[in-house]
Amino acid sequence: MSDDLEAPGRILDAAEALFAKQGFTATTIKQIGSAAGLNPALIYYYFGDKEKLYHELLHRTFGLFAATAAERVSADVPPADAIRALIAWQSEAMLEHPTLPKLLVREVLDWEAEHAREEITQLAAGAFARLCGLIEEGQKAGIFRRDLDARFAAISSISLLPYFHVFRPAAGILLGRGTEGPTREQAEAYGRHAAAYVISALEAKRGGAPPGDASSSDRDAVPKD
Amino acid sequence: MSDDLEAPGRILDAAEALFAKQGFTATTIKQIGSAAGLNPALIYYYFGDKEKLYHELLHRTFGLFAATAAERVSADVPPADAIRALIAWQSEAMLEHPTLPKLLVREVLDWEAEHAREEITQLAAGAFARLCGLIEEGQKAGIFRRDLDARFAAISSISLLPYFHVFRPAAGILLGRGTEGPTREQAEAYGRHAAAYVISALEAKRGGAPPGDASSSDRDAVPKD
DNA sequence: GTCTATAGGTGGATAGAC
DNA sequence: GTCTATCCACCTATAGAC
Repeated sequence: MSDDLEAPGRILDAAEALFAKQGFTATTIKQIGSAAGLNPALIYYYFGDKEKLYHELLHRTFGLFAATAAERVSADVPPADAIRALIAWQSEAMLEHPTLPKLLVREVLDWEAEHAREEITQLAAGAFARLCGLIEEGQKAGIFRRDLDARFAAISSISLLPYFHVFRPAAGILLGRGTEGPTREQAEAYGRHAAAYVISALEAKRGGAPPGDASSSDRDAVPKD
Repeated sequence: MSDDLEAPGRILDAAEALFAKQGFTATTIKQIGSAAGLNPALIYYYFGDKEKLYHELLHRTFGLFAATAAERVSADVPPADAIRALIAWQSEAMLEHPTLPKLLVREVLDWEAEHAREEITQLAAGAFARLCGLIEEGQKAGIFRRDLDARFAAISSISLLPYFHVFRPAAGILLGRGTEGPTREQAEAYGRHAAAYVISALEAKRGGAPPGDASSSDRDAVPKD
């Protein structure tokens, strides 16, 4: 990351890399200071304490992500194209910014998303709501199958890439490489695959499914609260 | 978990809950001893040190999981039914055993799957290989679309449930509940949804896709090493 | 096998000089 | 704003009594 920055920015950059790699508890203030090339005491001067630093980091990272995601879900193109573009963007974003999925998963595991509540709510109201809208639009137009709950389908569709990027070491083993994980080429290919997979899941089968075929399409819905 | 067990079993049970909830570093030997109702020093007596305890825990948990998974991918039924059953089993397993996806994700993030290498390799050779075989079988039979890479499709198909269960707090926000996450009913409904979603993704569109329609089906493949 | 006591080390955080 | 010194709490691990 950028080296010629003011202290707070350098601290945030160093913290981002370390928190993503090691997690909150395993990362020490001294490590962050050393990675930032700064005296660890400065962290207290600028951020108060370790948890406030962590919180501000998430605010910066996820806030930017939620905003960009919302912009990226365009409503001016057919639903299938918009969704394909969204997945492609996810793939790019995670290749360029590998700490993002890791920070997100760690935050959810360690704090039940408490520090990211605001940004996830923002995401829910923005990009996620629009994605649900796109799916419903496609369902009404008859190009998407109607037996999938739109919100569940939206969750499934945005799951694939974060999971793959978090699981890279395990995916590496499954794909017959070491724990090094898939190559960058494989990760890019997976991004293209995911877009095709998601669209295939959503698309209505041409000719339509036989009405009473309960075995091949489980009707599901989000139970009301 | 069971209370009338010998010391090592009780320690493993307590460690499983705590490592899943808090992670390796944030969990202390004293917490484990206290949760097990035993003197913390016994952990050293039975397991040597904290990391060995952790390693043995993963060995127990993932070993059992990999073995059961392999059994569960039956080859005697049509591919679509076998895959539906696999997803349904994943859903059940994670509802009954919520620590499993958390331990897996934490292990991958914290140690790059180092402590679970053996079991993941076992999974790759067993359940995962069979799942790939099922997908290829369906592709040859013409019921699954051929433009998806079988290994990528297998990864995508088994991704949905672990992701959902790890992300429960965030999914709760997206589904309009608090950080408490989805209800059990919603989680069960998601399991049914995931099976339908996966089958829909894999199934060939009736009537077949137009040959030159590159926009709607990105041809993808795992690049060779 | 189980428990107490404690050594040895490290981490978060602050006081205060410059 | 930056750095040094340091306090205190707590954690892993062991020694050794019972």
